[in-house]
Amino acid sequence: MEKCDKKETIIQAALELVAEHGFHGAPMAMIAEKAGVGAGTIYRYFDCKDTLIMEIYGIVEERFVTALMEGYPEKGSVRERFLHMGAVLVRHLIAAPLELRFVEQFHNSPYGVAHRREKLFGEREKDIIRELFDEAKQQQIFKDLDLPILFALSFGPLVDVSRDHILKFINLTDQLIEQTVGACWDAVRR
Amino acid sequence: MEKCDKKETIIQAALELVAEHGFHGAPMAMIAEKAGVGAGTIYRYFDCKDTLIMEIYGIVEERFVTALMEGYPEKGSVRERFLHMGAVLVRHLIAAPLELRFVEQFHNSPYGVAHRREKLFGEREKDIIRELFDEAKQQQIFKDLDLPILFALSFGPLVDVSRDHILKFINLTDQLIEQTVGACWDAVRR
Amino acid sequence: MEKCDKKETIIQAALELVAEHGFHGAPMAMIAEKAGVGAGTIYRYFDCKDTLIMEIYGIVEERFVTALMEGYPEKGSVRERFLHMGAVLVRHLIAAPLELRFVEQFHNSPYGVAHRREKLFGEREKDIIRELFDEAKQQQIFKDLDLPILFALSFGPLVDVSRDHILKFINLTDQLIEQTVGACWDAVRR
Amino acid sequence: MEKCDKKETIIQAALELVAEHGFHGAPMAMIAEKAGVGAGTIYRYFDCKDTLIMEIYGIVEERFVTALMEGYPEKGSVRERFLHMGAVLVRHLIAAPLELRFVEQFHNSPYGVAHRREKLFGEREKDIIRELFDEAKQQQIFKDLDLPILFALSFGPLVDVSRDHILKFINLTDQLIEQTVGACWDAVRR
DNA sequence: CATGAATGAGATTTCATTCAT
DNA sequence: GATGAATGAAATCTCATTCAT
Repeated sequence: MEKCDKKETIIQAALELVAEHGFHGAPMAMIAEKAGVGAGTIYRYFDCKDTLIMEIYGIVEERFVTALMEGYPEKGSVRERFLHMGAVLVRHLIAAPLELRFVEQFHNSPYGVAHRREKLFGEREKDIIRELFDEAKQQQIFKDLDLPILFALSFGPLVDVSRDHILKFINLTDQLIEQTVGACWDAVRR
Repeated sequence: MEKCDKKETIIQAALELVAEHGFHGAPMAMIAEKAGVGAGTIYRYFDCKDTLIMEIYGIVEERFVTALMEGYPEKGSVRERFLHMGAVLVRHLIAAPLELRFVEQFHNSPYGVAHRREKLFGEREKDIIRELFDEAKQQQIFKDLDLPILFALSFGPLVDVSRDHILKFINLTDQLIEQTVGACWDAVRR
Repeated sequence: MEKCDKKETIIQAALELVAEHGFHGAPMAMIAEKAGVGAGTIYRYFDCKDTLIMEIYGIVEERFVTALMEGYPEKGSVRERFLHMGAVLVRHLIAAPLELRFVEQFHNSPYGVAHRREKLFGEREKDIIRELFDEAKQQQIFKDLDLPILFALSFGPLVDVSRDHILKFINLTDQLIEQTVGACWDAVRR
Repeated sequence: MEKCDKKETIIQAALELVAEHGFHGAPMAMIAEKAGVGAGTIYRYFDCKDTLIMEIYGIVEERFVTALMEGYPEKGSVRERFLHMGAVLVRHLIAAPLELRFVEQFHNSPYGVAHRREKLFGEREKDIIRELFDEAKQQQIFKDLDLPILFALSFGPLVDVSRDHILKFINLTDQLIEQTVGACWDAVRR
């Protein structure tokens, strides 16, 4: 097993355990066992548990962005791009229930807040979502609301319905997904 | 200090600590210290930590329902009632930031999910929100979507923006609140 | 309820709880509840838990001696008195299973040993059992063994079989009791 | 120090503390300190305190059986074997005072009773003692009494005198031991 | 590099005892 | 006298982290 593989294994084990049992239910020893490595080995790859969690979050987020980019209609209208992004988001969350659960755990931890703050106001390179929203505001397609509010209107419901689907409270079909994303569009569009 | 006061004090201390530092950051000893009581005293009022958390959730939920009812225009149109409820919700969440943070912690715990499941499908007396939504669906004012999806479109964003306000990512004025709730209305209405 | 009654009630409650659940399973609060008194009340009658236990032991022992004296054939032969005493002992232990269990708990506690030491060598007035055994040794009816050994041969088995009866490992009939006591007589007699 | 040594050390420390101060007087922290290990280390070897106690009991019992077998005259008469077994029993108990005290503590705990029940009625392979007693009953050498009663007559006194010796109430010489075991023989033989 | 036994601080919970009412 | 709420020391057990092998 190569070095990279070992790190991957640890991350996957931690992701699953945190998603399934929460932070409480994912002690380092259990992560190590599930990953099939020694407990001390984890510390060769991560400074401490917090670092491990943070890094997993980063990876999950990246996979997430990658997913969003697949088939992204860069030349399409704002509406086309919005609908595409929303549908892809829901499909990704549903396809990766562990990652959704993990992200929710993460957001309610102290560093979750810090991370969100940095994301909203930090000096990060503009990502594709920001670009779309900025453009939509500039062209007065979107309502004149702060970015966080527009984000909330767009993605808040999508995350919620994805979780409800995973928990089997509802059953999201493709049609239902489109209708829901359409409703979000109604919320933000002028 | 009276008996009732002491229980209240404990609840308040736990609420604050959980809201601020998460479940991890609220050990019983710290709750006791913050409440100014002995560690064992908590166990006169609550069987165990879980019970304490659950009871606090119940109280917070109740306060919440009470707040929603204040000035509720029972005779108003569906739209009027929806807008009122949304605005009141946001104002309440903003006015009780600790409770919002607490509820978010709670929802991502094992009993949080169980609680949500019971609420959606359980035989609880129909609450006022369900009534409003059922009526709106029946009259074909709302889109023809499952109840959980309509809930998500209505309240998901409101909770999100409230949190962003508390974290000072945005500053919600009365006007902004109304605009945001209006956007949610756009999302659910046919 | 009179003062004396209250003390009695406490003692009975403690006796039952200790017998049934051991010292571990008999906290003061539980004793108080079972006795129907306040937790603090116990301390009006007993200095501390140890004192309570000791006093109960004294009472049980006394009841026990009283039982031994019932129908005691003072004028009978050593053998007659021995057999009577043994049979009465077993019947008493069987009739008062709580007391037997209590005594066994007691004997394995630190003060149990101290108590036994004092009993064997202390300056206590000679009790009826000592008298019988001393007489039997003097008349060379018993084997020439130390008193503790003769005690062990006489009563050790009787306590054991009584416990086995209580635990339903065996079923002691009158005949069986007599046979067993007879066997103990065979052990000690010359 | 090797792995095996560490477990041994913990067992020895627990054995001594329980024997000396009872279950009450042997908290895990004290056991750890006496064993010279960290408090958490104990839990690498034993699931919980109960497991630790049970395992110690098993070890003590095994040593005990081993001791009984030393020099056992398999070809001897029932009487020879009985006398040998009794004497060896007493010598072993005296030589291992901690183990005797421990066993007595154990027997008066909830699992102690369960263990005894299983031993008397369970489907365990017949041990050497059962064999001897069954043979003696079949050949009508022993009185016609239930097995538990014969056990009580045989071993009850021996355990008692051993404890008295350890507590220095008496001083058991070889001759005294033989006489006492002889008295037990008188009790059970027809 | 990898391991996993060892650690000990810290978490939850219990309970003998006190003391204001 | 009687009460029982309050206490806090102490018990059991967990787990992030280290370090000798």
